[in-house]
Amino acid sequence: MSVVGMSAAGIAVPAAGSGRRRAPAMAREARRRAILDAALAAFSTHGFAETKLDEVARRAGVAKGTLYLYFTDKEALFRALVEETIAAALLDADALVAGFSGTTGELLERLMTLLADRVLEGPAAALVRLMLGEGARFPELAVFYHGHVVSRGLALIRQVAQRGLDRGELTSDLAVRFPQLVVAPAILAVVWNGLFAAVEPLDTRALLAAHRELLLKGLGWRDS
Amino acid sequence: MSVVGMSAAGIAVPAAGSGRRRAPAMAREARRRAILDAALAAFSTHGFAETKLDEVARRAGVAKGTLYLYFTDKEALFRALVEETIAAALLDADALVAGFSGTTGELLERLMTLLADRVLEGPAAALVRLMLGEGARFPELAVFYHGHVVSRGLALIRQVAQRGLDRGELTSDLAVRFPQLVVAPAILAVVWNGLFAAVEPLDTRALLAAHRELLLKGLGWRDS
Amino acid sequence: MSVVGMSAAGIAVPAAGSGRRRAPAMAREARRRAILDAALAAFSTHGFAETKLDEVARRAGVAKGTLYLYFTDKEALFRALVEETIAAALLDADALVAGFSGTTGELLERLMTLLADRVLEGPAAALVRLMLGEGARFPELAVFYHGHVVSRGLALIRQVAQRGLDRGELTSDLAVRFPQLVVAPAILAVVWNGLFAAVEPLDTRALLAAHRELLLKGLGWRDS
Amino acid sequence: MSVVGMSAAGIAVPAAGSGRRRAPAMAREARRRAILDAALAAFSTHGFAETKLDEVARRAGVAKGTLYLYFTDKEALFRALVEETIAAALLDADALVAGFSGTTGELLERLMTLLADRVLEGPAAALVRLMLGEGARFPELAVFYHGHVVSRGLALIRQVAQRGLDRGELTSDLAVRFPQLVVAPAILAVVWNGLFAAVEPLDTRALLAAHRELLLKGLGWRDS
DNA sequence: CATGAATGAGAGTTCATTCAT
DNA sequence: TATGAATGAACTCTCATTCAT
Repeated sequence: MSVVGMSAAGIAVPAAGSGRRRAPAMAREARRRAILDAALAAFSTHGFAETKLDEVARRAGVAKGTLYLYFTDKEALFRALVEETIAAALLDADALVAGFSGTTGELLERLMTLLADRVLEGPAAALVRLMLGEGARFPELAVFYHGHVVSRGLALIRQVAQRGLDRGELTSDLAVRFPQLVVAPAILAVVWNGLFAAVEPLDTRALLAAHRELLLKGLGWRDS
Repeated sequence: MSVVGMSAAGIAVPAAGSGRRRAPAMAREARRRAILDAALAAFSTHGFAETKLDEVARRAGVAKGTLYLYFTDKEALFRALVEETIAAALLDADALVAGFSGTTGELLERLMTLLADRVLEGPAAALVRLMLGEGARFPELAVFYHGHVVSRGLALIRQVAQRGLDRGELTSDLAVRFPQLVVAPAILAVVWNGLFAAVEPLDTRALLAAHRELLLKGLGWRDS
Repeated sequence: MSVVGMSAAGIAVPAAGSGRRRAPAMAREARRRAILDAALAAFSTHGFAETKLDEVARRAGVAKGTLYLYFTDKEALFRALVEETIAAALLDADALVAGFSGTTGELLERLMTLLADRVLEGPAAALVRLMLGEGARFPELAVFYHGHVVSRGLALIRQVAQRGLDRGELTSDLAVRFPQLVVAPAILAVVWNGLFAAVEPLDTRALLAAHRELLLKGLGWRDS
Repeated sequence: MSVVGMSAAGIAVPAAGSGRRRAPAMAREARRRAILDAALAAFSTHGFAETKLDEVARRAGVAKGTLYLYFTDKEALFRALVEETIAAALLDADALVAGFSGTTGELLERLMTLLADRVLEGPAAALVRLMLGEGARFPELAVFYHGHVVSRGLALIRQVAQRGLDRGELTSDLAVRFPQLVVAPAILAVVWNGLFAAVEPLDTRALLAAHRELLLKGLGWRDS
C-alpha cells in the first residue's frame, strides 16, 4: 500500500506526447512513491539517524544514487516524507464535520473512529511516532507539523465542541478551551503501541470508546 | 543539580587523604553521577544517535576513555541513565497514596500536582521524552520502563480510582478499566512541550486542572 | 569561437536534407567541436579531475550520454582535446621561418609576437596551462606533447639560431645548444598569469620585449 | 628525508614534565611531519583531486582517522603542506645575499647553485610543480605563495641586480625591471623535468650555467 | 584508575558510465 | 543517433571504541 496519495485524488496525467519523448512521467511519480514508502518503513523502524540509505534504496528497489535524483539528501527525504504523507490526513475529517447533521455525540464517535482508522493504525501511526521521536531534532518540521496538522486538528475539535454548546448538547466549554484533552488518549495510544505493543497491547478502540464516554459525561452531555 | 539521587540521601564524603592516591571509594559514585547527568543533558538534547560521547565526556569533566570505565558502551550508558534516573520517581507517589485520608478528589489533585512537579518539568521530562523518542529502538528498555514505571503508575491510578468507588465518591469504573485515560494529558503535555514549546507553549498546569475537572465529572464525582 | 580549426579551412557544409533524418555528416563534426570547446573551457577552469562531464555536456548543448558517442571516456576526451587543439599551433611558425628573408633579430621579434598572440593568450594558453598542470598524470600525453609541440618548437628555435650564426648576426651558439632558454620567459608568463593574474598581473609583451633585448645582447648580436 | 624543517632550526622542545603527562609532544610533531611527507609524495604524484587520503595515511603509517587529528580536511592538509614546506626555502638565499662580498657574477653563480640544489631538485621541486598544477584551483594559496615566495624571490633578484649596477659590474637594468627573466629558466626546468624527464631529460645545471652566461653578457657584464 | 591519541569500520554523497527508450 | 534517468563503485569524513602511557 502506498503511503502517499491516500485520497483518490486523480493526479494529473501528463498529456501523451506532451514533450519530446517524455514517457516515464508516471514512472517517475511511482518511483518517488516507492522511495517514500521505503523511507517510511525504514525511518519508523530505526529512526532518522540509524536509517541507512542503503536500506531505503534496497527496499525501494532502486540504486542508492537514485535517491539523490529525487531528494537532495537524507534530511530532505525525511522532510518530504513527513510533509507529503501527512497532508491528506485531515481532509476527510474536515469534510466529515462540514457535512454532518446528527448529534454532537454521534459526530464525536465518527471522528474518533476516523482517527482510529486513519491515524492510529497503518503507516500514518508510524509517521506520527516518527514525528514524536525526531521532531525535537527537526524544529522546522515541528513548526510545519504544528501548522499543518496540529493546529488544524485542534481547530476542528474546537468547532465540534462549539457546535455542541450551540446546540445545547454540551454544557461545559472545557473542550473549547483545551481541545488537547480530546486527543490526548489518541496520542497516548500511538505512543503506547509504539513502545509496549509487545508487552501489553492496548485496545485502542476500547480506550477511545471509554474516552468518549468519559468525555461526554465530563462535558455535561445531555441528549437534548 | 544531579539527576539521580533525588532523595536527599546524604552521601558520606570520604575522609580526605585516605590512602596514597586511591581515589576515595565514593568519588567513583560522584563521577558516575556526573557522567549520567552529562548523558541526560546530551541525550535529551540530541537524541541517542546524534549524541557524541565526546560531548558527554566534556560535560562530565572526564576523558572519553573514562566513560568506558563506568559503562560498557554507549548503549549501556543510555540504559543505565533511563533505569537509574526513573527509579525514584514513583516512590513519593506511592507514599502519598498510602498515607492519604482526604477525599479522592483532593487526592487526585495532589497526585496531579506531584506529576506536574516531578515528571512534566525538569530533567525527568527530558527522560520521558527520551524514552518516547528512542524507546522503539531499545525494546528491552521499553520492557524495563513498562515494568518499573508504567505498570506501577497505572496500578497506582487504579488504586486511587478503586478507592473512590469504594468510598462512594465515584460512580464510574472507567478509570479502573482504563487508567491510561488519567495520564493521557500528561503524556500529551510532555510531547507537546518537546515539540511545540517554541511555537505555541502549553500551560501544563491549566491543562491538568481542566483535565481533573473533566475527569471528576466524567467519572461521576459527587461530594459524598 | 571554436578552439580547433584555427586555420581558416572552409568546411564543406552538407547539402540540406540529404537523407531522411540522417544528421548531415558534417553536423557530427560540428558537434564534436562543440564538445571539445566545452571541454577546453571546463578543463582549463577546473582541471581534469574536478571537471564534471555534466558541465561539459551542458556547455556543449548535448546530453551527457552523447559525449560517449564521440569519445570513449573522460580521459579520451581530454587527450583528444590536447592533441587536436595544439596541432595547428606550430604551422604558421614553420611557414614564417621558412619564408623569412630579413635579419635574425627581426625574425626573432616576429616569432615572439606570434608566440604572444597565439600561445600566451586565448584558449591555447589555457591548454598549455592544462598540460603543465595535468601532464604529469598523463604520461602518454606528455610524450605526445613533447613529440608534436615541444621538440618541433625547439627545432625551430635551433634553426633560427643557426641561421643567425650562419649569417654572422650572432656569435654565440648558446641558443643552439639550449633553445629552451629562448622560450623560458614565455613559459613563465603562462604560468604566472595562470597563478598570479589577480595579484600582480604580468605584462607579457613587455617581458618578451625585454627578453629579446637580453637575448640578442647575450648572444652577441651585431647588426652585421 | 623530511620535507619540513629543512633549516636546522631547533624546534622548541617542550620542557620536560611541563603538563600532566605530556610525553608525546615530540612524537606529535614527528607524526605531523610524517603525514606532510606522505602528503607531498602523494599529492605530487597524483595531484590534489586524485590523491586518496587512504594512500596518504598508509604512507605516513597512520590510520585514516588520524589525519583528521592533525588537519581539518584534505584541503587544509594540502595548504599546510605548501605553506610550511616552502617557508624555509628562501632563508638561506637571503643570508647568502646579505653576507656576500664577491663580484656580482660570482653571487649570481652561487644563487643559481642554491636554486638548483634546493628548489629544482628534491621534494621542493615537487612542491613547486604542485603549486603550478593546482594553484589555479586554490586562489588563496596562490596569493600566499606569491606573497611568501615569489615576491620575496624577485625582490632578492632585484637587489642583486641593483648591486651589480651600483658596483659598475652591470650596465643594463633589465634584470631590475624584469627579475622574472632571471628565474624563467629555473621554472622551465622544473616544468620540463615534471613532464619530459622520461622522454628527454634536461640537464638543469648545464642549462642554468648557460643561462648565467647569457644573462651576464646580456646585462652588460664587465669584470670591473 | 584516568587519559586522550589513535584506530578503522561505516555512512552519506558524488559522478563517470550505461542503456532502455 | 540522442537522450538523461539510473547505476554503484569509490571517496571523504565521523565517531564509538581501544590501549599505551
